[in-house]
Amino acid sequence: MPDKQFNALNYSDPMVTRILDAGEQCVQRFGIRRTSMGEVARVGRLSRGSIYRHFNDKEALVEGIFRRRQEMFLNRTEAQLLKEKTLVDKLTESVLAGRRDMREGIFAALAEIEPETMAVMFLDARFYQRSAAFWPPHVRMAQQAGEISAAVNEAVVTDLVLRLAVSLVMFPKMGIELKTRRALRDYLYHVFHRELGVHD
Amino acid sequence: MPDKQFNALNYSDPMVTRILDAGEQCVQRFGIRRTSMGEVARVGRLSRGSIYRHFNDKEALVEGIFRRRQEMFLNRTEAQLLKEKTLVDKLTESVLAGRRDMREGIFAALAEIEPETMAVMFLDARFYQRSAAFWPPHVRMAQQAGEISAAVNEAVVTDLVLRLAVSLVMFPKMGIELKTRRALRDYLYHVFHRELGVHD
DNA sequence: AAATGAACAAAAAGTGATTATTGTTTATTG
DNA sequence: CAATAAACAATAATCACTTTTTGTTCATTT
Repeated sequence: MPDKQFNALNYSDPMVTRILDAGEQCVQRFGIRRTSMGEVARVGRLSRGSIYRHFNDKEALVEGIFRRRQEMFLNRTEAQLLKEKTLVDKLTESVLAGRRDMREGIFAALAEIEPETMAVMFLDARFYQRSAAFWPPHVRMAQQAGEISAAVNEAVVTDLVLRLAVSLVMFPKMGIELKTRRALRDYLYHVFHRELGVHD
Repeated sequence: MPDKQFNALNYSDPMVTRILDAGEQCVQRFGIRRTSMGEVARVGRLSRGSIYRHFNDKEALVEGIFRRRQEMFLNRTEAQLLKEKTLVDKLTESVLAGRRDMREGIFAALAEIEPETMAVMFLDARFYQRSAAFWPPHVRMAQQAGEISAAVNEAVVTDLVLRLAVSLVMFPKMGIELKTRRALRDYLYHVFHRELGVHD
């Protein structure tokens, strides 16, 4: 069997994308539980054996489907963020984009069909850690632009941004209601640009 | 039937606490699914009818069990926080206490037996909103003590504190590893007491 | 080389009859 | 009164059984 390294998805291989396309279509329509490898093969007009050549098992296929979705989300968001000038604006738009993704497509469908599956996935830190590499460049840019203090620890800001993004997508309301773009931006501006505590 | 107002748990009624005690014992041992009202009655040495007098249905009983646990947690934490001087220290200890609660008792047991149930519960914003009333007094204290700027919006700080608490309990590692008390405190100090962004 | 299709045992999911549990009611007890 | 115990239909869980699916192998095809 070909030595597959951990989770390396080769999107340039047309067979891989065909499998992922078919798989995503099935999962979105019927949910993970009700999707069989045979069904995926049938929808993708390929053999069951081919799927198993590229994905060790059903779990790997499902993970591949979500991994690709997430990467597509990050790429799409990355493009959108180029238009935003400040870190606060970038974070605002990311949260709005994240919420949009949760309302439509495969996430919304699964949340309706198999809420437990979605819940377990969203509580898995690995799901978010994949996007940990996304923010540091933007944090650095903000520091170079003088928006974020250059003295502050980049890793800390990155972690904070990631935590806020996740929290704000999952919970539009926690202490206060942060549903509109306006409320969201004001909140984030407050957190990043108002002196919260007294300095040393 | 007695006019039960929404979710008002009367802990001074010994029958209520007996039901909750028995219920919690059962849920911790067997999980929610495998716990029957008859079993709770047997463990608590009372009649099934008595349970239904105090709780509309099984769901209400389960919610009551977790509500009481949460209130006990908040009371216990509140007492502990009186010893802490700063908001950062309070938040640090709250997170550590929260993580402890997740590792032992009914939460740890359920996470093992019925992870989907736990996941769904933890993704319900209502679960956290109950503790929204917990933080404002501490935020105000910190403002009066000069730790947090008096100019800053109290509701925003409360929301931020709540989001950070939830996020840090759920995900000890997101961007960076925040597992030790030391790392946690340094991180929170950074967030609250280092100038993140440039002010207006 | 990679994809296919068929074959296979082991595991998982579906099925339908049986049993247990739920939520409600009612008469009885302390 | 509040708690109890028994009775009840409706719902949900369980069990033994059948069918499907999984993951693997291998000879054949493209």
